[in-house]
Amino acid sequence: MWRMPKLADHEERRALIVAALLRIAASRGLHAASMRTVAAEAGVSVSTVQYYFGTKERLLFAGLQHQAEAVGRRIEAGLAANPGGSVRDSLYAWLVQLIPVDEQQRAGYTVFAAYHALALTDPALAEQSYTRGSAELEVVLRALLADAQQAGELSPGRDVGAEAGNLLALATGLADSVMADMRTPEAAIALLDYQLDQLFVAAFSTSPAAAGRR
Amino acid sequence: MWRMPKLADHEERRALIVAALLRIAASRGLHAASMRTVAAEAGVSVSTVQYYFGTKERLLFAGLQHQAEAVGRRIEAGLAANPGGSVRDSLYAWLVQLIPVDEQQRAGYTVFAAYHALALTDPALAEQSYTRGSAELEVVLRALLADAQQAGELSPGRDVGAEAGNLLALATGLADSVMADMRTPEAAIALLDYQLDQLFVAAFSTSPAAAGRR
DNA sequence: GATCGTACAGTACAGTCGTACCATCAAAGC
DNA sequence: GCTTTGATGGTACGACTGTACTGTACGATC
Repeated sequence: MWRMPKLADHEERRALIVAALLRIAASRGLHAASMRTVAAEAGVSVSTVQYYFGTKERLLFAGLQHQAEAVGRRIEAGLAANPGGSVRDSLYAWLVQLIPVDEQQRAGYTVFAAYHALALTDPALAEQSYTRGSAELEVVLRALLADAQQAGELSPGRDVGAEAGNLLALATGLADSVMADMRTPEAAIALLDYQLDQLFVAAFSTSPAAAGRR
Repeated sequence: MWRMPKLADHEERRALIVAALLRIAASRGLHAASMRTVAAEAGVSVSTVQYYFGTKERLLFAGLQHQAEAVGRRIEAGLAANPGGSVRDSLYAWLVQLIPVDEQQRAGYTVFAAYHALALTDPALAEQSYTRGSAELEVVLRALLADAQQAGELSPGRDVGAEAGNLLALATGLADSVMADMRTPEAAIALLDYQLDQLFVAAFSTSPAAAGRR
């Protein structure tokens, strides 16, 4: 079996179409994303979308995967941007990535909410969804908190497992409130900061960056 | 202008149809709720649905209103069921209502998530949605916490405004995690309880009920 | 008892949906 | 140069969508 003639970059074409799908889902809703509207948005024909994804279900699936990977990359970038800081700063950098601060992140969250709602009644989509991703996040969070506790940075009497779960749930809930225009992203981040203050002892002296944030 | 001949109870007929809509939305998704499927589920003709709601948009709107009122009643009932308890117990009774513990509450949350996702791209729906409702919840929460602080029940150095916002966001996030099957309702409630323990001083002695819960 | 408006059922229509099918054009391999 | 195959456009089909329209029982009013 020899090499297939490579006339088009499949990866690139698929990315082009998925990007069009996500643009439509973010602006007009996932229900407005039909084969025809996605094809038009991507500037290709419906047949091309069919060619690269076969069925609409697989297209939607690819869109969800793309979205999940984007969120994962964002979290990693947030962590990497703050390599030498304290545990508290790492946590802060982490959790802040979950709050939608600009229009792009809002768009991502909109798409995510649509998939989330869909997954609640579609078993096939629920399998994939973000359940596993969020569970992994919590494990990493717990490890970070355990480190901090061993270093004596945490307030006394704290359960790292419970705190990890609550921090993640808090960030999720705050992100929701920002999406619902209940508060500004800045207000949500301030609340996150406040909660971390309660969790860490002597938070005001950990780093100049943390102090400047308040 | 005299009385209209009242052959059918409009309120009852509308409730019948809305209930059918919500059943479909909870089991098969809001996207599966068409004029025809709703009519069939309600056991009436499409014309009847048209007669009582005119357009599908108004039907969906009525469904959202019904859902919002149901949540409001649930919260009120949770508060009323615990009249003589401490502030902490009231808070607990309050927030626990936001966690979906049975299949009915799960169904309600599923419908809510679908509307929530829809509202993010539909300005007309966003107007209504739960933004205002949640904001009201937060105001009541803050008042409760302010009472507790004046009575010296809160841990020192707490900002009641921030705590109110964070408690509501935490409950929302925990509810989400339960819906995503990340944890059981009982685990979510335990986390809520843990957070209240951190917030209130000497939580172990406030009431036998609070102690028994742990 | 004639009339009128309510409360439905049935149906028709224009549009959109996902998908299957066919044609075509260009590039790769012989 | 011919054949093969990847990549794409165009189109057609059956199902479904929301809604408008028509018909028609039945209870209330006169």
